[in-house]
Amino acid sequence: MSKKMIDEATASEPAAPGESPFPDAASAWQTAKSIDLGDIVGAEGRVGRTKTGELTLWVTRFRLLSKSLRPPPEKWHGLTDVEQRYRKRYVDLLANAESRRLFLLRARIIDYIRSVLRRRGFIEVETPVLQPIYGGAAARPFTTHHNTLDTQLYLRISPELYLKRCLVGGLERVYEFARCFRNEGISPRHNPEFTMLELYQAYGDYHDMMEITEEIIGGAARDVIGSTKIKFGEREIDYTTPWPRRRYADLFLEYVGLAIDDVAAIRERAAQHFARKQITLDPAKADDAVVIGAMFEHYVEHHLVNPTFVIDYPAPLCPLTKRHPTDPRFALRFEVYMNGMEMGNAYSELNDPKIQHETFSAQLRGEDDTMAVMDDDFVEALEYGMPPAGGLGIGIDRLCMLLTGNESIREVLLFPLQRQSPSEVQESNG
RNA sequence: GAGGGCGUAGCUCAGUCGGUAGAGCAUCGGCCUUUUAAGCCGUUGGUCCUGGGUUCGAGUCCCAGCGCCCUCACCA
Repeated sequence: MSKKMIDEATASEPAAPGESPFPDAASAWQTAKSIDLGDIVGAEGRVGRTKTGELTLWVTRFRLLSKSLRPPPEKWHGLTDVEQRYRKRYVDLLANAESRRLFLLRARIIDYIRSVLRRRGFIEVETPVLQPIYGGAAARPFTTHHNTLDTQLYLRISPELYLKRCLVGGLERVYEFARCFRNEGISPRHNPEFTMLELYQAYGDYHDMMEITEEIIGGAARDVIGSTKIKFGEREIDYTTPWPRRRYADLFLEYVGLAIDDVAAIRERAAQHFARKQITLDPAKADDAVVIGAMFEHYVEHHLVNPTFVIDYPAPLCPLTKRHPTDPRFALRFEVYMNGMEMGNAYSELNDPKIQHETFSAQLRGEDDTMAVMDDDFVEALEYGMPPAGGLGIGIDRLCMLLTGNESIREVLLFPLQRQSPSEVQESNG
């Protein structure tokens, strides 16, 4: 009955058996027998050993603190049904020590990141989740409505444009663990709501962001998980820093086999390959950069298993990024990939209001969603003068997946979104 | 959204060729009196995901729906 307490009790000096709070043995056992598995009890007594040598608690005072009305899952197998583990996470946590350990690790990873940023002089801020204009990423938003203001609002797809407003205001090193919402498909790597760390450093650039990325992720592997080599599925990923910096165009040439400026050949190749796959993009109707981006995603990304910085993206794909000073076809942006998955995204931030106004106005053909939704107030903010800055975003859920070896994002979310079960539908309609 | 797999007791799972719904653990009742999931004996427990169909007869076969998982697409 009190196994849990005994497990967690700190062993002290052994006590002699035989001390009892109960008038007689019969009433003691009667009380003990009324306790069910799952009840929470408080007990005091001496830690000791039984005659067979097992650690035990010789109880002198005993009280029922909470009654369990439902039987817990079987002790040996625990709760293994995936759907039940997600829907009834409290039962999963109760029954499976591994599940509790995982969320403890997640908390430690986040603590670790905060400690890195605190050491570097960043302050944590909170910016709006409800936004009148959504931006900072290319995704479909959730739409909602405020009754009193009678206005349409969006759940943020990114905190970027607000964090940069903080830079304008002189908060020179800011970060936010931003819950973001994207009205897109659900997959083992995508949940409609997810947590993104975004940070901005005035007078920094994307090279500084690479250093911070290495410190955050490489350091979390080393200090929280305890190793810079971590298994993920069949693979082992090596987080030892520094990580390679590879130019986008070079990787494109290496894995697609075509020079990035050979647009005619790329379009021909894209037409062949996308026709056979179930890809919605029609290369004939898309801008060059969109076709190149799609080819990169399908032919390069999955090769990037160990942490790799992909640097210098085609400029049209980067409406919020500074152009390369010597070659304006490219932007000072990197994405960091691990296990073929995008884990982070960073720029030397565009701070020229005129260029920002232009990139907001330019609509790329072939993209379902655009990063470039005109935000006049943001442009006005830039007109006050935003310091040159490096900005970085890291997908916290995905980072937790990789560091803890979980292949589904739902495993690292306490309460992943599930469709309403039939009983829930009945209740909410009734 | 498309394709594939799965759904049986509170939990973990069997269920043959279509022929009375099963086990272990949990519950409950005894016995025992200190266990590293599980002491012994006994007992209870079912919308076989839902709804149709085929059949003398469906957990099993067929159709539709719901939910979960995987792959693909949008996306990070």
